[in-house]
Amino acid sequence: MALSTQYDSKSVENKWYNYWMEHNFFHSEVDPNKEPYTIVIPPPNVTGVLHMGHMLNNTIQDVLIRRARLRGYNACWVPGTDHASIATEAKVVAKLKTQGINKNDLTREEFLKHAWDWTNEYGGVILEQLKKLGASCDWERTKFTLDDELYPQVIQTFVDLYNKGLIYRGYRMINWDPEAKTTLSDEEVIYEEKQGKLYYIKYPIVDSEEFLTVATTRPETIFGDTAICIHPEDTRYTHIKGKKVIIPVLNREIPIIEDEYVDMEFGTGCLKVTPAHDPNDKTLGEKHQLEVIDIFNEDATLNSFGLHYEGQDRFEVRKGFAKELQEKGFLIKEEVHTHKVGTSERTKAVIEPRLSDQWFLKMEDLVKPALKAVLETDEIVLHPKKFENTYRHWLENIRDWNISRQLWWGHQIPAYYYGDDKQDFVVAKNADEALKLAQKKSKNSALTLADLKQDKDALDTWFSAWLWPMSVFNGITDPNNKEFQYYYPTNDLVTGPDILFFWVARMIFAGYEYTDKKPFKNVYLTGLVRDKKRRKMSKSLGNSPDALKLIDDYGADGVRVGLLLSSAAGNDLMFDEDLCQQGKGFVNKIWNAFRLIKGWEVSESATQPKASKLALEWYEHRFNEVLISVDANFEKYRLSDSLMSIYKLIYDDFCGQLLEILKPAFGKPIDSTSYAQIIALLEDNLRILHPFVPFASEEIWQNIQERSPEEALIINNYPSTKETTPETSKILTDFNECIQVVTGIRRIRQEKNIAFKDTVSLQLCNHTKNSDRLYPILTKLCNLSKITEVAKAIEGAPSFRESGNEYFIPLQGLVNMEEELQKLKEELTYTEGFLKSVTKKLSNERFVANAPEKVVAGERKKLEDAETKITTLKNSIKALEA
RNA sequence: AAGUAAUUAGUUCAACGGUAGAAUAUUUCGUUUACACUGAAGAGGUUAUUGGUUCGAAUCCAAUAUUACUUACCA
Repeated sequence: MALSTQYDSKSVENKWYNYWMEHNFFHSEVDPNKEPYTIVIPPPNVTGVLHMGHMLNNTIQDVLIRRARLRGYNACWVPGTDHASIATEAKVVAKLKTQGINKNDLTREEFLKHAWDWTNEYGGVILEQLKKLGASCDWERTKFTLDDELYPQVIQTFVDLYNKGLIYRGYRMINWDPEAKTTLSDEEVIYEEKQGKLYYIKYPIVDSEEFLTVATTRPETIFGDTAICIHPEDTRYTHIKGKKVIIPVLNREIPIIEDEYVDMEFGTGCLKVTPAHDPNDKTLGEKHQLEVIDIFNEDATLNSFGLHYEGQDRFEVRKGFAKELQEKGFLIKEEVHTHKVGTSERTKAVIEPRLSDQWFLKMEDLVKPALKAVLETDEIVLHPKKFENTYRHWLENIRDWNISRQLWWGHQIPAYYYGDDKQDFVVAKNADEALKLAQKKSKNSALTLADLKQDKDALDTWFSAWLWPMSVFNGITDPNNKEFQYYYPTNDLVTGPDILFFWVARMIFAGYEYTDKKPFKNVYLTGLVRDKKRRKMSKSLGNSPDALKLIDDYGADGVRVGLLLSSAAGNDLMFDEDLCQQGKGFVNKIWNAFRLIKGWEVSESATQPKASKLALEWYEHRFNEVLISVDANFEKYRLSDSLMSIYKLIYDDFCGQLLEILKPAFGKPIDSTSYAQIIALLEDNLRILHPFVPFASEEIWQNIQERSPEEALIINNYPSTKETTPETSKILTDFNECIQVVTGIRRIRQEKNIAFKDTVSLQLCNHTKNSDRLYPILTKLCNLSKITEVAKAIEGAPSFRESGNEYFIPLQGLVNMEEELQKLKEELTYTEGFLKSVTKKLSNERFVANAPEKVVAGERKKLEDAETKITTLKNSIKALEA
């Protein structure tokens, strides 16, 4: 059957993916005789869909895992999804709303039922999409952060850390998301520059005609004011120290306090203090023992402290109250003011700082081994290293982690309350254990299960994700199990730098806390995928191409190559579909190279041409040379460079040179020796290409000859490098010279407009070496009638020099002499200029004295060459003019 | 506001202090024998700007500009 001139990714990709799955090639089992190579996937949100970031990230992981598999490691890539509590819960709430169901009307159990229904319907779609990309995950190991195996491990971690005294319950100022009605960790708050207003408000001073003016961006919080603060050294306000002011409209008296915290330069130098709604005001309030008045409901509407604004949203109140103040003469002016406003990462709602009882994890001690491992001992290496600084900065300034969320979709906090006092609670793995503890703690043996109330809150999603490399192997609940002992620590973690703190750093804490071991050796931080305008690709901007459509258009292999060609670790990727086009073109090129070889008729009797033998020998060494650099780049996680070397090896060396030399004359067969060798070399190409281009490489591999499943490329082996010797590098330089000469001849042919069908002859002057290697290849590639060696230069004939030899192509009057003369003169001028600059350099005594000998020798050589060239050019000009 | 990095061909990126290179796009000329995704060849650059160190700077130092990220936060 004739093979198509176009590689057809669509028909090929599913076929081989199914084949690999059928034969269980992705699956890994504990095998003490093999070294493990483990990667755990950064679990995508269970309800998510594949976007460009996932594609990049998972392509990199697949390249690493496939290469490890070929190199004989027991490669294990563990896939899974994350329950993403806040994101998923928000989606479920929104969906219920469209059905007219309000979350607040449901019980926890009813709501969770809806959430599970949703998860079962949409969950795992993204994993199916990863299959399209070619991801060779061990799907039998697929995990979900909320499933029965992982849930108890999260709970046990909480209990353990509580018992160690690292988890505590505290009344603190936290980040409140009024839309999701939950707290958020500091990392989940995104500060955005927003334009607001600065309102200047008059506060009348008690027993005085005077008033203070306070500048605020949040007039609606005035209901919670409990003081006005001035700087103790502010001379503008010396005379009113110790007095009180009246809050406008509310007519409540509050004290004027002094604190150095106040910035005299900002606004009027007077700060209104609202301890319930600002972290700094809270600190001030504690210091000066101020009353704390919480004026907001959960959804950031005003509560009864808001008087006639009760029930209105904070932003409406801001407008309405400003208007009222103005009407009553208390508002002096409004200024436009840009400032940063904290918003929820998930819901985008403006964060309301709020005081509440929450669970916290102490970070101070957990952080220490994580700092050491990355910054001192290099037990864990970040690629690229530049992220170490950000990592250090964050860890050194870390605050306690708020781990409770007022959500239902997640791991319910295993704290059980049994009494009315805040301290009447115990922490335990389950209710039965909790009961025993509670009876003991309360000294009341009459307590029953019915008296226990479990904490309603769920844990932060990252509190389960940070255990991921351990929990997927049951390492928390059963640390001695064989799998955990074998696969952990894992090798590589591939993820975006945006979750360096959310996730990567925390996994490192957890790893050391639980196992005294690092969770992984290398962290490969990909760049963000951006569009041509350098904007981050995101759903809201609508600038992210449809991942599956890309695969459809360019093939998974094409997209993989496109993504990897230009994405060094840590560098953002400016995505352009042209890259995928290039990837697709590359795959097609290999396909056609295969088609060419496959189409050759093989003859047992034909003898191997000298040129073929030389070229095959050369390619073997060239391949080895490239493989050495590919391996070195992999060591440094420079995947793009690895791929580019392979790209050029196949495009230029294999297709451009080797196949052109081997190609038999039209209608003639190829000798069987060359054929066997070219097939072997093609197979080696496919082996190193497979991690990047899994589908097409397997397709070609299987088309070369019939293979049993055990012979599939995916589980074949990786070529090993050979040592280079002076002999091998001589072969490489000699061939390189051939190519230079070929290029020289072609250039002259083109410059002189000599049609390809016309043969030319070649004359070599001062010939010293190499005819054995040179002549067969020149004859094959350059359509030469004859090659002659001459002792003396042929004046006037076009020429070039290569490795000490001079090459001439006599043209027998086919050339326009005047144009020729012009060109030669231009070249002479240029070379003389070049000579001048080199001479200048060499006459600089300080250069000759200080520069290394090698460099000076190089310059001398240049000088010499330029002088020779000038002589030759002058002679040629003379000959033409004559 | 501070910290970190980046700034090189139209574009995406390379380049131990020693003549700035690839890939791609573009241009020209080819192709009856794998490759509407083929072959060959040219063109392209004051390496963001200004100083400094050095015999010599894209590279090291300082400042400036722009961009991105991270952290912090001003009422």
